[in-house]
Amino acid sequence: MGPKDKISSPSIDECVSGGSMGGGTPLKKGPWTSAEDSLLVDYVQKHGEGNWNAVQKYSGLSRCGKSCRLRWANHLRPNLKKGAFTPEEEQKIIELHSQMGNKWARMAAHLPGRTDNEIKNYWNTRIKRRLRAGLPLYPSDMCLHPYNENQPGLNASDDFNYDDNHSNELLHGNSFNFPGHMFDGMKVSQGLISYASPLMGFSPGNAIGRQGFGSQNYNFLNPTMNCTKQLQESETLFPHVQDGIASRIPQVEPLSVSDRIPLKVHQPFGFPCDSDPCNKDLAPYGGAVNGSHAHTLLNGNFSAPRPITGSVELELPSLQYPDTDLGSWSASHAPPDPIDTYVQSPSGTMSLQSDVESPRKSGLLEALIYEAQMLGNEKNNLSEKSSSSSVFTPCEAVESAAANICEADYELFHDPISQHTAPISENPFGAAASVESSSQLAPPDPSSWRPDFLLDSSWHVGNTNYHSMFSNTIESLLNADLSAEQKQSPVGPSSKFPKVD
DNA sequence: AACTCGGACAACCGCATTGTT
DNA sequence: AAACAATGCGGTTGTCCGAGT
Repeated sequence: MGPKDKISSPSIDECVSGGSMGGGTPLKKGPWTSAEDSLLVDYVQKHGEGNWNAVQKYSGLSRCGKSCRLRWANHLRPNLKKGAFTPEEEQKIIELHSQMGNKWARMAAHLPGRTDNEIKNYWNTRIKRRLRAGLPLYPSDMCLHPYNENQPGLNASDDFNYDDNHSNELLHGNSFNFPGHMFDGMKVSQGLISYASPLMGFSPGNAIGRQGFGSQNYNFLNPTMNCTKQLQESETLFPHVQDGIASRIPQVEPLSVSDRIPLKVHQPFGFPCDSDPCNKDLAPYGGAVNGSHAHTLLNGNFSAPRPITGSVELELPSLQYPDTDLGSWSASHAPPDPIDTYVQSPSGTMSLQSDVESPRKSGLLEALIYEAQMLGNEKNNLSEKSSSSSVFTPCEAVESAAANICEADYELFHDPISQHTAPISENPFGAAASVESSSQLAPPDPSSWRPDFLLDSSWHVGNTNYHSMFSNTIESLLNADLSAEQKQSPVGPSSKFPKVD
């Protein structure tokens, strides 16, 4: 570990400002040695935890207080569990993350002996693994944590706050529950954008998440986040869109709350319709943006739906969950395999790369664009060869795209590693089967169905670059899906899927 | 055997929050 | 109230190691 064994530069090390450089002793960085550990343990035994900046003074350690605290908290303090997470712990992490998002410290509080860093590392690794495999993150039977649409004081830091205040609010009415499997059919399509549920409004702002894949942590949206704030953020990223993005896009008639809450309707996509508590928050912005994917795409964090056991149920904030609650919930809802039995979930709603401010940050957006360009080229070639693609209706296009997604899902379901165990009825390619239930809702204007209605010319709003970018991307993807499907299946999307026994 | 890749892990960094003076 | 320090937190990076090729 030579390279990291270095002496920190006092000028850049924040620890310096913590006062540990008073004596002029350069602070060591990099891995800790056992000798240093001993010194730190001795210090804590003598002086207790805290006052970390005094460690250097009293123990002779050439480490900044911050580093000491971290070392102690993550490695030296007693009662730390070492070793791999148990399946139970993994399950709990998943559950907690579905409720809290990337609140590692809070999650750690629910996992005695585990550190936030451990959990974070585990999660990030898992995210990477699952995304690489195109798998969703959460079990299908998690649905959104209750959300209080009337929470007045949410602010930017209230990503998902379990403050007492909010706890109270959560306990009192206006808490929504979301139907399970509401994200069924959504697909983390190899890093491509997700397709909006046909019944869901899909605003440009939604499509432009805050972090998305830009972060290594794949910070998905937390649906409980104040949607106004989310919208504001997205609008911040798109200043030209500030004059009401929601009003500029085709609107889906908002369902009444009573209509929406218990609804679980599979879309032609296989997306169950969900209620979206964010809608009301978006009202000031010119209209409702329906659909879970609105909030899924809005900001960086992400939470999964939680199981619904009734049309509406009130739930405690996670910190008020007794472990037994979680455990029972887990036992009754979670698939046996904490990791590998996930079916489609909100994670499938891949937020479109959102690093508008620094599009180069992750490179994923570029990759997406590049792929889109390639697909576009391919599309052009294909369109020259086959004129039939031009007769596709928008709905067909969507359906086809969905079918393509589902096809990928089918592959995932047959992934010998993932070993999905979800019932077929929950699988994402219940698209055809879901037509029946989808008929319960009058289909909105097909133009609203189209995920690519982002291409609507009304959404220029001055930002032609991004409009063009997204338009090309989405269009290319959709058309590529069409083309691919046409090549593969002359008889229709659904026929592509082998029967699942 | 050499190489690549991905997972696991440790540690750092920067910012936010909280406490103290 | 303001400034500063201490602490906490989340994101990111770097390294090691084992598996696969």
